Amino acid sequence: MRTLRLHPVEKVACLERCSLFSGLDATTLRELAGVASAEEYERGELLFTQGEAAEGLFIVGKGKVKIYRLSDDGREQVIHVLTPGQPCAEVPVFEGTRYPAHACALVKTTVLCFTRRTFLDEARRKPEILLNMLAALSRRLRHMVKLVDDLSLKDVGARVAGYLLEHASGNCVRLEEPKKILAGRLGTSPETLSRTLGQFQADQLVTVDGKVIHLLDSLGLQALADGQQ
Amino acid sequence: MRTLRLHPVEKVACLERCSLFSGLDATTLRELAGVASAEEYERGELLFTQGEAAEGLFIVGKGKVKIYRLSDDGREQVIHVLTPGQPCAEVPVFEGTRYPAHACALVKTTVLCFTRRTFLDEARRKPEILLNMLAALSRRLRHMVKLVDDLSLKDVGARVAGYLLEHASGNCVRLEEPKKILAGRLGTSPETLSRTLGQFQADQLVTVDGKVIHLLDSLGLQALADGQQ
DNA sequence: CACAAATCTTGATCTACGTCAAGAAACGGA
DNA sequence: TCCGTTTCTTGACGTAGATCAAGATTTGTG
Repeated sequence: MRTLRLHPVEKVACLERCSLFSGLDATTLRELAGVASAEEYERGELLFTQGEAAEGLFIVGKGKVKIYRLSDDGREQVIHVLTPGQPCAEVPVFEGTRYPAHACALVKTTVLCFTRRTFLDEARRKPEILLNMLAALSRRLRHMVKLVDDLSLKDVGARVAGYLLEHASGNCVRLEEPKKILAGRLGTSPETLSRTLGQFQADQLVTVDGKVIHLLDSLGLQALADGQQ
Repeated sequence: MRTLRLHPVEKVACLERCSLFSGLDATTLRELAGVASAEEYERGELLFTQGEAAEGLFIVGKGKVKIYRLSDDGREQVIHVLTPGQPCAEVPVFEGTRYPAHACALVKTTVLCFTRRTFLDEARRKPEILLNMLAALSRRLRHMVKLVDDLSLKDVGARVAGYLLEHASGNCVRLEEPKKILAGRLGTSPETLSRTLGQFQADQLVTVDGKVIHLLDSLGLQALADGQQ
């Protein structure tokens, strides 16, 4: 591991990608960036090991980090592979407990690192920061809770309609990501997404023109999104 | 609305049911209960209205609260119905913004109420409390993220196997909730859950005896949970 | 203990949607 | 402009699992 001298702007950019900090204003992000240290790990290098006291919370900036446990029989069980923007070890660091697993860089990786101490100090100095973090997490949790019950109770049509309404500006949506990715986000396949949009068009609910979708009948879409087929 | 004199133990019991505070130790819960005020609302009474500065964060103790918005054309859109244990308005309170919707008691309801001020004070006085709340939320968020991709990528068998492994003590699971509820939690129907357990039994993976399930082949279950049918 | 109510199991049916495969469009570089 | 690559659409097909319905089993109650 070596410590990097990273430009504050780069650090802020890294923080912004992480849901823990989403919604914080620019000033606050700069302050947080100021107290984070940037570190670089070589491929195969360990960030921390299971059982060690959890001192550092990491945000992946570039590269990939594998989180894994070693079972009694020596088999390695991969729990997660972290990509840029994802935080790592928040729970044990916030709790002040030990790391529950090992973390290892899969490729050359840069991360930002905060200590528990840092957050305790920030909380005393400027409590709004932690409240904002709580707000960000609560917001995201809400989102996920909604997504979970959408996935189990609603059909693809309802989810697509919901997505369109949620992302409409005026009555027009620009898809920034390829449909393959969008399909994944909605918990379906590209083919089904394509068919669903085709159906919407046939039903005069929208017009589709490449990546631009115009909403013709928002009320109809809303009815679909709410579940009355 | 009237303020209640509630026994601390009752307040603590109410906090414990809320995911925001899950994982906090008894002492901390008692401290938080100490700074929360208990309030009772009559059926139809408003807890807060859209646009009002968000002063209070509420935890539903008994009853039901409807969260809704009034659209321009006067139609009322229900966003959510809160039941005991659920928090309400965390995001705007933590952010220090305004309530984004109305909240109205559907029946006679008791709630615990915290102010933004309370949390700011706690943060200065004992920053660990907010860190623990952050940990609780992070933990729950992890859970939901996992659930979301389980729901879209894994079949019911894998989810049931995962659930059993996760809740096993020794190699035995006691189901505390009726299967109907459990099925919902796993994103499936009671019938399918029943059939799945039946299949597991036929495959010598478990034995089912009423609410008690014994795991015979944890490795087999693990393989299923990991997705290799 | 009997009777009602709820919960659980099992079978039969139906459908939404994932998957495979093959064209059609759009994109991007030389 | 042409050609390779990726993205998108459309069709045909199979299947996991929801739903409906009818017993079986457990649970609670007077």
